Amino acid sequence: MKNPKTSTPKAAAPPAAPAATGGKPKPPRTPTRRPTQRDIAVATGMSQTAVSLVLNRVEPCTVSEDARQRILQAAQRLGYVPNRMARNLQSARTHTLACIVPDITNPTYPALIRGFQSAADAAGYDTMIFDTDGTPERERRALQWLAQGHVDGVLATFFHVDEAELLETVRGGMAIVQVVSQAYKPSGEIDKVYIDNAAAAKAMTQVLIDKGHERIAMLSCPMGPGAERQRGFQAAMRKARLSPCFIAVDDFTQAAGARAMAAELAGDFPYSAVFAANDLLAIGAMAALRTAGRRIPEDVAVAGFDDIPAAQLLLPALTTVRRSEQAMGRFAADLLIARLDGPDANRPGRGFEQPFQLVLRDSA
Amino acid sequence: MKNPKTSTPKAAAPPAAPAATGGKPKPPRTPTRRPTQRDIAVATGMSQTAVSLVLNRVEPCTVSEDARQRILQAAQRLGYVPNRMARNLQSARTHTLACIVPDITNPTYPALIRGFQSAADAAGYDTMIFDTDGTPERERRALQWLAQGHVDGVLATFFHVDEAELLETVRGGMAIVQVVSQAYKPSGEIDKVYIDNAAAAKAMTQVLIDKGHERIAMLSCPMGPGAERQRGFQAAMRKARLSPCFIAVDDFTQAAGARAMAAELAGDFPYSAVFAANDLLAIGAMAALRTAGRRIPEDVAVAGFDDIPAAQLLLPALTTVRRSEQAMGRFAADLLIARLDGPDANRPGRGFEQPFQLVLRDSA
DNA sequence: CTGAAAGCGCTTACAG
DNA sequence: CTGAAAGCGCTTACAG
Repeated sequence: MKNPKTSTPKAAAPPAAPAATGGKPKPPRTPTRRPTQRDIAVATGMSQTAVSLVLNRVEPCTVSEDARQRILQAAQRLGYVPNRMARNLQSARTHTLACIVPDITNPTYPALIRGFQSAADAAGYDTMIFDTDGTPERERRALQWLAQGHVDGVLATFFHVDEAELLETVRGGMAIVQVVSQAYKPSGEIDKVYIDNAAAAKAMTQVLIDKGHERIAMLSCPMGPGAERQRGFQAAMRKARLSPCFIAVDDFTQAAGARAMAAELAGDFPYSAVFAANDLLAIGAMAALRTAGRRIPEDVAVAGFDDIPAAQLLLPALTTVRRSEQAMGRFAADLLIARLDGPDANRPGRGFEQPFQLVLRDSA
Repeated sequence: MKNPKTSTPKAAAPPAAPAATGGKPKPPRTPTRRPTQRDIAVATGMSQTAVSLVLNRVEPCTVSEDARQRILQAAQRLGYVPNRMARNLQSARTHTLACIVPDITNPTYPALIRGFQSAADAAGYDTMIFDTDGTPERERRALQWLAQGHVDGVLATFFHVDEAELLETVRGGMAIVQVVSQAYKPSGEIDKVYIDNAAAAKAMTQVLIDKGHERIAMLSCPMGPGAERQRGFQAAMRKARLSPCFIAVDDFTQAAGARAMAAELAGDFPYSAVFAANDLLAIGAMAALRTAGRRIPEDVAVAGFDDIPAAQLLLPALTTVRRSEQAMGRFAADLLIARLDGPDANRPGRGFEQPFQLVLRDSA
């Protein structure tokens, strides 16, 4: 929270700075080398090959039952855990998927990640989460990171990196699904999941127009899905012969929304409705409106986009666009897994449109 | 959101089920083998050793300037990116840290992760995030995962796994920092970061008592930090000669809070104040109270714990306990990095207490 | 049924 | 200044 004005914090703070307590210099943790297959081989008198075969349950099992048991017991006794780095190097597979998102503190992404991770888990894949901050620099770091071979597949939501750059950097057999903002033409290279952001924004704008609003401003940023949402807004406004206005923000956060709205409210503010490009912006806008003494929705109606959990908790509850991020995450993970584990049945380059719904509450 | 009662969703859903568009069967993506150091060696006529030396900028550089340039150019031209798996295997270092949390959709954890990741990034470490769901099964999966050597260090928030089990599973040189709920006695093995949950809960309870409340219920679950918070609540109540009552929940989510409160409200509900063990529970409780027609705070006061972003957006805004999760994440990451990169100057087993503050708003 | 051997791509002594 | 060699821990043909 960067908006202390609306809160009434009262410090009752105990120990201020973190201070160490205790810490008698014990001997360092047993630097016991992790047992390897070789250790098990030595312990059982079998070859390391046999150990590998048994531990990986290679079918048909060509190792005698007696030997199998001895090996399994030794593995148990020594606390053997396979070294994934070695396995990864050898097999050129990491059994790990990545989920690249712009901002983990925007509640819409944890939902996506949850869905992704649950499907990945079920298929035996670990999940790595990479937060790009929505900046070009960090998106390119994510790209570099992908190129290093940490994962077998990735679900990526980029604001700045495009398909060409993605393909150029991540050569080789990585499975990719991209979250995009509109129905791209099939590229033959990368699977896409998306909702029709322009259509959703257009529909929401139409709702505002139908309620009689004529001076509507969109609070937005042309990054990421913002561009398409602006397009939809413009289309609806033009169709109704109204002039679309924009209040620019530099980020999709609550703070950015509050800042931009406060600046706008300081001047002449002719709008009867504000359509924010996402819920965090809408929440920031609502805070600024309230600070400026405007009633919602009587003086100014507000609509958002995403339906994050907080949207329905606000007073007035926020009118917004819902999509099922969790389902989308699960869907994308399943797509990746099918490509990696499947009989290569599916070819990339497809587009998968996901549904959205308008959620009409009290703020508009 | 699992609480459709308070919302007014209205479907305007376009294409229902995800349907594939396009996808002409192009030739599969160039399965170009990623170039290796060996490829660069062959291309330049140098040895693979020399390539490794140059690319890793080993000081002092024992390779002639001319050779260096040729190697660097070839690397550039071929698009060489080091294979991290190979490097990891060889060096037994992954340059990756893990952040294990119970629930990424609880906004308090993304804040922790953000702080952690920013510090890790700055030091050149990647971050893996593991969501345990707060269940014993998935916490043990996290443990297994740690044992496989994916990371050099970890910040772990466990509800069920204790220090002994952690140490037993994760042998060898992994750096560990645990988020715990109270000042453990220094163990000589694992660094701990914590706030004094009991003191915080006691202070918040005292605030409620000072406001004249006598029948106060704590909405809680004895898992994780819940136990300590209950302890603090009990201490304050006992000290005031009031009897502490509990409303049990099975999870730290909004849905669980709403469910438990609704059940309680269906019967005789003698409480004038509810202290929820975290903000999500408090938000759920507020929804249930509102549904039951109780005014907040006039009929029932509500207090929470965490100060998640939504807390100050509610009406009435939520009285709660704030801690700086972001600072804590950053602090923990720095601790790990110091242990991994540092001159081994610090010994584990220390405890680092973090501050908290009471944030008094309108809900109590 | 079993083991010796090659190799995944890299780092790091070590010998010229 | 440079390269041959060993080895990280594993998987997987291949030969007995």
